[in-house]
Amino acid sequence: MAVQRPTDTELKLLRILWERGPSTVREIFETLPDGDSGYTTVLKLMQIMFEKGLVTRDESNRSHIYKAKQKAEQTQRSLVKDLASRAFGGATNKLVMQALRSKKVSAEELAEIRELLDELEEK
Amino acid sequence: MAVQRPTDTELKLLRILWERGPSTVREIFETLPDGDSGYTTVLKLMQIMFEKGLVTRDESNRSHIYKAKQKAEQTQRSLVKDLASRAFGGATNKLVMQALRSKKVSAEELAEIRELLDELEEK
DNA sequence: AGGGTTCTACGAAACCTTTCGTTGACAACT
DNA sequence: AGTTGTCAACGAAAGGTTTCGTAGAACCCT
Repeated sequence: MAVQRPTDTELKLLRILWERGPSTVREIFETLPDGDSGYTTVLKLMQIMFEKGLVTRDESNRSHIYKAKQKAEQTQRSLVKDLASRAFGGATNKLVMQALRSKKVSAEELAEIRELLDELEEK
Repeated sequence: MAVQRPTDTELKLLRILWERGPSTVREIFETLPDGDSGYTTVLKLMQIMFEKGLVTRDESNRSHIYKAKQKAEQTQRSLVKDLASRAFGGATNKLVMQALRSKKVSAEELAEIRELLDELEEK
């Protein structure tokens, strides 16, 4: 079973794992905004994500400790690739340009992007 | 009822509308790769998209003519914005950088992006 | 040991998406 | 006029996601 696209809710939980590092269900639950999801809902979601292979877990303690299987960058890159193919017919540059137009990007950020462009151009 | 994110299948059909312009269900159906979806499935999807407000339709002929409500660029921009917020916490520049790293972009495309950066910087 | 707390696991409900079979209306053809 | 083909509409089924109640095991505190 290959790696797949996380659902919106799954992504929400993955982001917590990326930020916090390995965490128990309780910790994840408490990181969520109030009223977002009940405790057992979060638990169930983590179990499903475990079954799907989106996360691993350490069961040596009673409170299992969940860990994202992929680093943020890997998943983010897959998601971007996926959107590029679904919405832009694979034209990544089009996606980049829409992204740049979609929101104000600061001068520093623009500079950072330029640097990356330089780097890419060298190859 | 505000505009919302199209599902994967809906996006597939929207892309056909963007490319072909206003089309009947039959035309859309025939544009799809063989065996992708049956005719009635496409019809139902178009009806649902109409109810959701993703498309409009002209009912003056027996074969209704469907039209995308938003232009490709508008929807694409929403989708990019949405992904930026869901996967990158709103950091559009991070998204741009992952996109650039996710796939080889040609020299010409890089140049085009540079132009856009110049343009954005002026403001 | 007993009582309250916290954990996992399970299963069912509610909801959404995608699928397509069937029906009845309209059209086109003969 | 009758037959054949095409259309929209409807509804139900199948599959996936998200929700949470409930139950039972493990833990903690006195």
